[in-house]
Amino acid sequence: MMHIGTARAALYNWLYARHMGGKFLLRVEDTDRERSTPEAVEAIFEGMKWLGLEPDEEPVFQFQRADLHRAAALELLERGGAYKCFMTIEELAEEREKARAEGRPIRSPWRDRGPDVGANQPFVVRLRAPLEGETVVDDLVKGRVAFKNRELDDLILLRADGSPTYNLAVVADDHDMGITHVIRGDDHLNNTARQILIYQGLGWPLPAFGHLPLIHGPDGAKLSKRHGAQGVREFADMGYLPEALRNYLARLGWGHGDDEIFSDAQAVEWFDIVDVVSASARLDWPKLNHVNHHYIQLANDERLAGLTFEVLSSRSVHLPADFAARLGRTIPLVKDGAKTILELADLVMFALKPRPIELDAKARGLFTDEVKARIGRLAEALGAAEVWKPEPLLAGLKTFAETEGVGMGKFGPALRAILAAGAVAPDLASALAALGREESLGRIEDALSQVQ
RNA sequence: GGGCCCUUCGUCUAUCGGUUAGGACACCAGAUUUUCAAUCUGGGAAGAGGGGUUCGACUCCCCUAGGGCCUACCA
Repeated sequence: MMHIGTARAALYNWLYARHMGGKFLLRVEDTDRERSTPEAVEAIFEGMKWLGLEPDEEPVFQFQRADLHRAAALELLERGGAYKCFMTIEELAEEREKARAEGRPIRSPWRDRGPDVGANQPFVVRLRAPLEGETVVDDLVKGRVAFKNRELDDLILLRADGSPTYNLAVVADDHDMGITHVIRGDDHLNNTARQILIYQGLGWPLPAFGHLPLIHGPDGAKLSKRHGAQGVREFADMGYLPEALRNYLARLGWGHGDDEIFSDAQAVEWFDIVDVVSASARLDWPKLNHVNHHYIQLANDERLAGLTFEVLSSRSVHLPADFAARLGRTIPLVKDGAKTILELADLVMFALKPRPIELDAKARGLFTDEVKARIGRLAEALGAAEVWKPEPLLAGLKTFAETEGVGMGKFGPALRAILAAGAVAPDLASALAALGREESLGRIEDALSQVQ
């Protein structure tokens, strides 16, 4: 799954790279062989592709570079910036408990012993963090953040089996890949101080860092499943458009004056990492809906038809043979009421109902003798309509009401029940236009035959 | 426990020492009306608390409170 916070971090990286005329690179940090399954990796690629954030170069897989990471650790060992720690798992657990009780980072007793002590036992390679002074992260988002070195622990670089850990791998890869800007979630801010120590120990130049605040759920708590969605895939399934999510995400934690709706080009032009808000933001569904509504209005109708078709298929809705034509006629007339593609699918249902349509008890109740007669006369009037389009149809309905000497309330509800066929329908003129002359008159016929 | 980050309307944000603290979403009211939306008009709504610095603080500093992150041989 690609978390929405990850998606926003990717978006900001993408925007910044474009803004600066640089490159947007993707690296899959798959050093945890248990968690990094092919499916998980594929989900990342899919999420990025759907969001429209494809990297400028082939993705790099961290695990494949393990030898290089190991070499970096050995180099650091040689330079004295790291040491072999022979603590057993049990000893470590004990030390961890003690350290926590004393409110200090873990200190390995092997830190200051000779390099070959215990040479025949398994060992990990630990960073030798300095005990004095401080390490400063000049963060593009948070500003200057200082850590006392004595608060930084000797993190493990190489596990007992010789495999590199994340913190080592990230530094080595960022260096090798020529990464100039590391823009990531602020859950890494603490790691960064320790990573800087690795850069320094190896004599490598530091990239610029920018730590983005996390995205929380509407209640302020960490975003989780109970908030509705946390992965980009889920947003897609909920009927959000990628361009809408890009706009919303860009705006969540960053702003450019009063601009709310903007194009990718504008975002690229305006975006600067130093303008990113340093506080965490809450996901707000109503606002996302609003932005999505906007982009649905802008979207090409054929594309909307395709997306709507996917939703209808996933719902196993039985579709008439001419569904494509029906969707094509209906979508432009109802999309102004849709905040998501899921809603669009709901709004389009009335036009897909097969004939003969069936009136339920409530609908039948609308048909008094008077209304029956009036609907009959309406069918005649409609049959004579010259142009079957929303505006003239609306005019025709009004003229009919005048001719009858009544308000539209005297036949509107009944006509609505007929055209909607048990689903939700738009305004009557649009509903008639979407259904077409033949279908509309046919449904009226179906209805009248049921209430005789 | 320790380290670090954060704190302007309900939410996202603007402000970068001097504003009637602006906008958007949401909300409320009205208009429209054949349902529900959409749309249009109007309205209410904010600087966590306490100290400083300053002629003047939302803005700078300190403390408190409240959130969050890290504290793995996870990433």
